Parts: sequence; structure tokens; C-alpha cells
Amino acid sequence: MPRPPKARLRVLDAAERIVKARGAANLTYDELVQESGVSRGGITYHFPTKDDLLRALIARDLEQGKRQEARQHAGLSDEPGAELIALIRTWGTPDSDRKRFVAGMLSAVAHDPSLLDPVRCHHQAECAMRTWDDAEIQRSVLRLAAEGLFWSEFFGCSEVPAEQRERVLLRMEQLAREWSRPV
Amino acid sequence: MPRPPKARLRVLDAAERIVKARGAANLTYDELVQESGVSRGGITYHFPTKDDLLRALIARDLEQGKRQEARQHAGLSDEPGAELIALIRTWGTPDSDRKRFVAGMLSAVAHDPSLLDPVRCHHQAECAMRTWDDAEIQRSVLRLAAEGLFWSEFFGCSEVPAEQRERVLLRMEQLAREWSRPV
DNA sequence: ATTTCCATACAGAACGTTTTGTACAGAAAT
DNA sequence: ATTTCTGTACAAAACGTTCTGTATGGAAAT
Repeated sequence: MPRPPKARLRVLDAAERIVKARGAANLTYDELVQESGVSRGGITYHFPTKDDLLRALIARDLEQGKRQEARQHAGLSDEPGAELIALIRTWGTPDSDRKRFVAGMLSAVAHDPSLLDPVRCHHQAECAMRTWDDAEIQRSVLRLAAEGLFWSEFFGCSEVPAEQRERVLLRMEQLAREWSRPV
Repeated sequence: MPRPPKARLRVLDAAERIVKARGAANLTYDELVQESGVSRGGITYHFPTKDDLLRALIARDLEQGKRQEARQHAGLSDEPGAELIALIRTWGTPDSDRKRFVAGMLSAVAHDPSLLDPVRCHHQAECAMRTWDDAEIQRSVLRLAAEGLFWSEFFGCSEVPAEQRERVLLRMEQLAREWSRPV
């Protein structure tokens, strides 16, 4: 039995730090050696190509995203629309680790969209589970708005000025409750 | 008076084509030479650095975006929320040139966010003109949703399956009318 | 009117940097 | 003995920028 590879984890963690701080475009082997403390050879041993490293990064993020989702799901209140409100709050949080990671991976994803294939798979499975009645259609407008808020703020071209941000979020949460009320 | 430079336009047009087709990440001088028919020297004469070229591309897109906006504004119906509905339809159009350009510039913008400074300027001026009453807060939810739809579809991680897309758009337009009705 | 001069507009090659992938010899741990 | 990793070195390519050369059109000088 091979011993558990420590270096692999150190490399992944270092890569994630670099991506969050300076974006995947500036993720080079030299930086990675310095940040992780793992030698060039060690990095290549675990991740033969850079593509492998990026895919491993995304896979890990997807996994821990699913775990967090499950944990969050368990602690949700019974209030109608609680799940949707949690989503809104997630994207509405000004400065989360998750958002920094997504933003950092942007250049890599723009260069090679197939990196997102695993994410797409997980996402579609989730969407297919929903029953698309009129109420769900309405709720998906809020889902889209939450995602739109994230990107609009990321690009700094927000539709919403900073001082109105909170009002918009509150209104979205209120709508989420209204549109999730059982008939 | 300097004579009109032809090459500059050819370079810009070619760059825009490349960005739309394969993204700014694949916008290299070699490709640009081949696509524009202008030599490397000619390109660097008009655009000393690649940064200059990208900024010129964005500036031109912003200008013609403003023109199209003005043209569209003139032809809008008097129906309440007509402007907002036009915005929704713009981002909701499955395959527009404008959207391809924005998407193509993604990698460049991710690498250097300051590229968007002119866009930000124009955008903020527009937002500041709005009166942020409760109705406007609601409408901005729809603005965010329109943008969210675009990015969610671009990444292929859409919150909305293709067969429900139209229903969501219709509901958004309906909400735009409701929330724009004069009291 | 001819010549001189100079800025503009491009062509084309060359250069230097950066980065990735690969190889390999061996140490260290299990 | 096998897996895990270090350390170094190098090939190969990609890419942005710089450099030198050339053509042209018009202003200025004569």
C-alpha cells in the first residue's frame, strides 16, 4: 500500500491560493514550486500536465461545494423558500472564498470550456429534479438574478449601486418567500 | 490632416472576428496577420501593445453599443417597462453578435479588469440617473436575472433547461410590465 | 518647378522572454 | 522493493515586442 501522498494536497492547496489571489492565468510551475514547497518533479509526478491540475482543482471544488450544500441543506429552516434564500445569500455575500475561486478560474475556463464538463453534469442533474410548474419558473428568475448579481459585481459593472445592494437582496428574499408559499 | 488609415480598421475588424469566434485568449499576432492581411509591423504601428488593441476593441464596442441603444430607445413603444423588456430580450436572444463579443473578451477581462474601466464609467452614469424607489428595486432584480441568464448559458451551467427557457423569459417580461405599471 | 526633407504608414524579420512538458538520477520513506 | 518525491536540466514552442527597412505623400525650400 502506497503511503498517502502529502505533496499532492500541498500542491492543490497552493494552487487554490494562487488562483484565488491572482487568477489561473498567473498559475505557473515556478510560482507553484515556491508556494507549495513541493519540487517541480513532485508536482509533475502527481499532475503530469497543467490541464490535469486544473481539472483536479475544479473536481475538488465541486466536491466540497456539494458537501457544503448538503451540510447547509441539513441546517435549513422549514420556512418556504429557505433553500432559495440560502442560494441568494450565497451569491449575495460580498467576499466569499468560493466566489474568489470561481472568479480566479475564469481565465482558465474561458480558454478551455471543457473544464466545466463535470460541473455541467452535476448542475443538469440538479435541474432535472425540479418540477417546472409556474412557481418554479418564477423562482428560477430569482436564481438567475442571484447569479447575475455575482457576475455584475465581479465585473464592476453592477446594475445595482452599492448603497442599494442590500435593498435589492432583501426584496429578492421576500420574493423568494412569496413565490415559495404553498397554495 | 492625416489620411484615413485603412489598416487600422482592418485590424480591428479582424480582431473582433477572432474574438467572437475563438475568444481573446486565442487572439495572437500570427492569427491577426493572417486574418487581417496587415503585417506585424502595421499592426504594431497602430497598436503599440496588445493592451492598446484590446482597449480599442472595447472602446469601439462601447460606442456602437451606445448608438444601438439610442436607436433602440427611439423605436420603443410607450408600453410601461418597454426599455426593460428590450434589455431582457437582448440578453435573452440565443445567439447575438454582441453577446459573442462580450463572451469572447472574457479571458482578457479576467486577466486585466481595468480594461472595463470605460464600460464602468458609462454604466455608473446610467445607474445614477435612475430614481431608486421600490419599483426600481424590483426592476433591477429583472435586470440582474437577464444578465444572469446570459452568463449561466455561456458557461453551459444554466439554471434553466432549454425547454423551459422561453417560459422563464415570458414570465420575466410579464413581471417587467407589472412592475412598471404607473400607480 | 524641381528638389529636399520629413512624417506617416506599413512590411518583415529577429529577438528575448516565459512557460510547458519531459527526462533522469537518486534520496527518502514505507 | 516499491512508491513517493527531490533537484536539475533541457528541448520546444508560443508569444509580445523591438528593430530595420521601404514606400508614399505632401510641405518647405530653392
